[in-house]
Amino acid sequence: MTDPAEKRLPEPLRRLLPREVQALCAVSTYTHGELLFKQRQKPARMLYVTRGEVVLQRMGRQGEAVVLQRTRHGFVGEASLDSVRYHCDAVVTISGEVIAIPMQAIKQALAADSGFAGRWIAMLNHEVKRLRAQCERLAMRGVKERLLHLIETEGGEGRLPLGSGLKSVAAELGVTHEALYRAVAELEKNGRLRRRENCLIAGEG
Amino acid sequence: MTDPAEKRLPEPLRRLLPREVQALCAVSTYTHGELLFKQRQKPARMLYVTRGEVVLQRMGRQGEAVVLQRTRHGFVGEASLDSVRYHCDAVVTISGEVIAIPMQAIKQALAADSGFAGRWIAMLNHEVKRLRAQCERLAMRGVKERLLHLIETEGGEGRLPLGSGLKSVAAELGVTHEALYRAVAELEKNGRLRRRENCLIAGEG
DNA sequence: CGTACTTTTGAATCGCATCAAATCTGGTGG
DNA sequence: CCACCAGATTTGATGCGATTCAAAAGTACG
Repeated sequence: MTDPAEKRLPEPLRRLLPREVQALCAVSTYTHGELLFKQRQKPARMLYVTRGEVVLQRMGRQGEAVVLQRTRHGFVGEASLDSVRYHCDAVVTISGEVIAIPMQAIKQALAADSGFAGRWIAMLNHEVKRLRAQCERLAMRGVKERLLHLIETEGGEGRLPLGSGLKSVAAELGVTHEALYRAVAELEKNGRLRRRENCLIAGEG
Repeated sequence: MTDPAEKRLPEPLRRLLPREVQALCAVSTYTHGELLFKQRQKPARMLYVTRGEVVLQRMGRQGEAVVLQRTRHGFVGEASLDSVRYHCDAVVTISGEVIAIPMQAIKQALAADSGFAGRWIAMLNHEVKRLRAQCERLAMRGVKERLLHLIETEGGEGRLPLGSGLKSVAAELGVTHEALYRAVAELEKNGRLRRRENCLIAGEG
């Protein structure tokens, strides 16, 4: 299950992490439904998704899952670096591969390697902007508007890969899956959206 | 209007910034309605609010202002450190005082001072968590729920200072001010909320 | 083949947006 | 001090869009 291999690291991680930290990375596979960490646990490892999908979520008081982050490629819970406890759950929504990096090693490297610290800051800046975009999206009135905004901001070239279906997208948009299905149908009818190869594609035509 | 005084810096800034950067801070006052920066401008200074209120916002395509951040004490647009352009506007909603720090000085200090870099990362981590909380809030169904969540997460001891009135809070919650006024009225009637000294106070009557 | 899940459609209901208008408030100038 | 104005606050009526509940059809997988 766990495979200590620094040669198999994805390009972004190799550019981000110092060599000595890369050597400590452990690759693991996870299956749909697994919990990578739970709320209130003490963070010991930093996680990076390379395949599949991981969702960061918190349970509302009525038991509804609120999706805070949906990651198909990148860090999960990177803000927990200096946290005593996680403030949300990390659930595998599509089976895949996750790289674990010892938290302590990252902390030490950040203190010793200013170049690494700068790259880490750039990554956090990017995440802050992404979250601001999500806030902007959630403040929008209609489901159609939110969906198009999501495709614009998160999709490459107006293409948003799906994978686990529209349901997880609905949660990310803060709407019921019924409402999202209806919105997609209507946008397709108007020609403002297409579905192809498990992707949502925005644009006329 | 501008006053180069490092002795007058607030405690959090003195703890965060290295001395040589503190010396470059410039204190300015701004009045209601002023724009501290505009979308697409090149970031030259990092801004820190000490009095009053500044709102980070972006205009939707229908011209509605979407509030991304409401700051009464702290950095504004701290994620623009490595940005070529701002991705939103900063508007003064309550007249007050803002400290400006040359962006270049911060970048240099981050590269040279690993302790500073660590403190900066901690600040960004905090902002990421705050934004995740805001996303969680915006995903909630009802206005009442959202308001109580805001007071829980952002208010100290269940107290949320108002200042410029409920209208800016309404924008932050992503609802119309009418809906917010009604929600406040109903929560007060149920004893789940009180208004006192320009504050919203949660809790049983 | 059956089970679990996603997708899809339908109908009823509810909450919020919207439009409208009245009241209150603080600040300005006469 | 008072008249006046701009903005905030508050209440009301109406309509739309999303939620909710329900159920059927499609799909993946063992």
